[in-house]
Amino acid sequence: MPANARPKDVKTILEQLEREGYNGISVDCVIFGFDENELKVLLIKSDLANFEGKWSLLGDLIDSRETLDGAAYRILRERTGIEDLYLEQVKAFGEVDRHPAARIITVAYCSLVNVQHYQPRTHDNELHWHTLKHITEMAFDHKQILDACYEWLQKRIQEHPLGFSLLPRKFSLRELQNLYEAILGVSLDRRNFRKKFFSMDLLEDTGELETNVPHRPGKLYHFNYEKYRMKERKKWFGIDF
Amino acid sequence: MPANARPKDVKTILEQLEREGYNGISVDCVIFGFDENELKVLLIKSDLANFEGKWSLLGDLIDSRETLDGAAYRILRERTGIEDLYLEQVKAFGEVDRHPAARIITVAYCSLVNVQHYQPRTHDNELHWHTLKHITEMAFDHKQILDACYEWLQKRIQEHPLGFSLLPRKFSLRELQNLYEAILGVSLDRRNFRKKFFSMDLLEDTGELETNVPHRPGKLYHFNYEKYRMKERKKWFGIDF
DNA sequence: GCAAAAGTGTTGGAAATACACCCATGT
DNA sequence: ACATGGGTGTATTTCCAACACTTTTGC
Repeated sequence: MPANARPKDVKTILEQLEREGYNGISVDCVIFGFDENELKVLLIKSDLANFEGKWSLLGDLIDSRETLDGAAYRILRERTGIEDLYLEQVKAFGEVDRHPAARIITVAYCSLVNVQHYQPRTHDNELHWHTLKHITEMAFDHKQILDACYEWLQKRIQEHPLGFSLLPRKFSLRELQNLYEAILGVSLDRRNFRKKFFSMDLLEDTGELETNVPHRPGKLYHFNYEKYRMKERKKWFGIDF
Repeated sequence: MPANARPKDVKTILEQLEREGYNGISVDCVIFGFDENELKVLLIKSDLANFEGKWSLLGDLIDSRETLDGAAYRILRERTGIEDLYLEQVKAFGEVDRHPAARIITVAYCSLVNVQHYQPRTHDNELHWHTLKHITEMAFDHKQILDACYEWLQKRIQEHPLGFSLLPRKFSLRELQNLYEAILGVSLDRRNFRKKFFSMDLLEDTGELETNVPHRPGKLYHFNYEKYRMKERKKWFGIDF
């Protein structure tokens, strides 16, 4: 066993931080929305000279007195005013040169919002909903972070009921299916899709119908989170790779 | 939109780091092993006065010139000498008071090693393989980190072929099943288990047999990672929660 | 020859897939 | 009346779960 195996004591830690320099830590939020049957991401124009004109995720350095989750919520609140949303940590990114200002490690969070709840002014060219599949280049390593969060979302949405955060509280099954098709990039059989969701027994018929559609209006449902929590039995067991 | 919505420029970032203090960043490794049909974790005795006698994960502050992944590999190398292992990032932990010395955020990594490759001396009371289910209390928030990594492992092992890293290169199906049973905490039907693995067509018969067993010896297999990579077709699509 | 684990197939039920027609509404 | 998407059922296939006996080896 090498010599330096034991954990460091407080003094050693502080000395090392003093000597070798601290690292900066930031949180970056990938904010997904769903509109016009497309998956969108909320991006902000970068100020940094290195990335002039490029778009970046919403992020900020964390304060020493807030938790990581706390910082993520703060960023969303400060920049969009949105309070009620789904938010989850995805991954930390720590390439040495990922930020031009300093060595800054970032923790990526994924959040899902209903675009109705936050619409930047149309003339606001700093903060904007971008169609995911049109995004090619971004500031920093943000494209890489975005890709990781998108993959995370694709997987996650098949195993947990996140998708509803992207829809209005009342939605038609068509809207729900469009959402899944947009996120997964596949097309699904309508009858089997309905069967699947109805068999879960988590959608509640609101008794209302779509309005202003040029065809037979669909029923509107809402997702019963309460019932879901009750049911959240582990679904052991299935090795499959 | 609030006033401070735009991303900060380099100068502002450096000023903020200067003014509010940097944060420390560490990496902690949860090193799982498998021995005597039990899942084990490699822990080290904590030096810190606050946690005297408690056990902790293997971790260290990261250096400003290494990546997160790099730091994780370094820690494993420095403390155990193990080079060849499975390692993956699990989650960042950022409670404000999680470390008594300073505000230190940590990124947890999960790694899987074959215990044959690293056996601390029996009289070494600083570094030790602990049976997972006997661990109750730990230093820092390490119990919480360990729990998160264990849950991650349970899920991950059902979807990806990690388990083999915990076994000798050549193993019997019984060993493999014991491993899954230990990690998942369930007991499995032997015939279905075999069928499952053989149908994946990723195990190769080495032609060898177990030795020194007081019963009919089983065949030894090894896992063909190469074949797995080839096959790694996406298995779309299954909404299920 | 006995103890102990290896090895092996079949069957029934559940879930996933594929697929086509009638219905309600707006224009 | 017609265009558009809403709503529904069935047959087929695939996957999973349950289950018992014979074989090989060490002692």
